[in-house]
Amino acid sequence: MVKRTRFDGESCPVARSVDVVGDWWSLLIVRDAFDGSRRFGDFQRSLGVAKNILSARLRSLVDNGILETVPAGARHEYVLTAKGEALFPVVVALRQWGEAFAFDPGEPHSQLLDRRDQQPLRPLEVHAADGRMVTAADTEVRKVD
Amino acid sequence: MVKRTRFDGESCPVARSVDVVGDWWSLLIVRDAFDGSRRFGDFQRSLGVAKNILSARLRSLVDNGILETVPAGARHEYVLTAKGEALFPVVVALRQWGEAFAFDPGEPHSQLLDRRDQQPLRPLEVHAADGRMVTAADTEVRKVD
DNA sequence: CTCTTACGGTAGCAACATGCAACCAAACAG
DNA sequence: CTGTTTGGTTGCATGTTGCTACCGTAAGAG
Repeated sequence: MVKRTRFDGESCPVARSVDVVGDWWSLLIVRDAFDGSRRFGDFQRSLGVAKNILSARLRSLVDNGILETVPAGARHEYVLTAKGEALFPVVVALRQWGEAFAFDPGEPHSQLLDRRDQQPLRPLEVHAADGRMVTAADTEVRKVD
Repeated sequence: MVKRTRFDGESCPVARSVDVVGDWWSLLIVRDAFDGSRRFGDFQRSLGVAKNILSARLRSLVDNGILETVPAGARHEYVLTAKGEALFPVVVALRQWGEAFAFDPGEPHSQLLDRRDQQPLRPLEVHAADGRMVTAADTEVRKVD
């Protein structure tokens, strides 16, 4: 048996998160959900993903409590749970990193705007408990036994 | 030809980011790099990943400018570039989400601490350009043609 | 100088995951 | 009743992952 390595027993929260949303499609599905997609067809058109893959990913996201199905007329829709909504900073972080490093200068890309003033968001900052801004070098991991 | 779908031509920065670091191992390698791993063996012991996989992932991260190899004695080491360091908010976001949603209450997990006061970091917040805190519902994506 | 060990990989499979296309049932549309 | 859209499932070919074995180099042990 050579199944994909799972990280759901790891003590590192990053590993557990990656275990759930670390595949190619899940975070893009969540992104589309933030952007208003609710129906199977919405996701499929937006992503261009094969239907069996989408089906499996939606099921996995529902199983993991990130999406839930709600009845909508005769069909049902997929909507973010609180757990799914909480992925917003993850998606924003990926978006801002992509904007900064994955496009050539001047290359057009979609933007995430504040509805109120139609301006891009402020870049994410990591702060210590006392409010100081910190970089990776200012932090350390305390491992747990 | 049924290769893995690539997102490197997408106009969405999230998709481009996922294209680079959206597999199971890459972000964990980056996490370990933040945590001080530099040698092939460091990563291998920490992750328990097969050597061929690690080799391929390190090569991919180097190709994508996230890690670079620097000579160190007879061998070389892998260190984060500026582009790699910029993934810090992504890793922090995943970590905080994992802490909040991927552990049972009371279940122990590793923690990321500020070196200065040994306290956990403040949860990430998404802010608009004017400093207002925003949620997903306060934002919208402007697509580009 | 020779033997052993650790390091940093590569090579060869077997099993699993992905992607395409075909198919199918339930709702609508007419 | 018939055609079309929606929301999937199933089969199959290929790609990717993971395990294990192997290999070349360098550093110590004797």
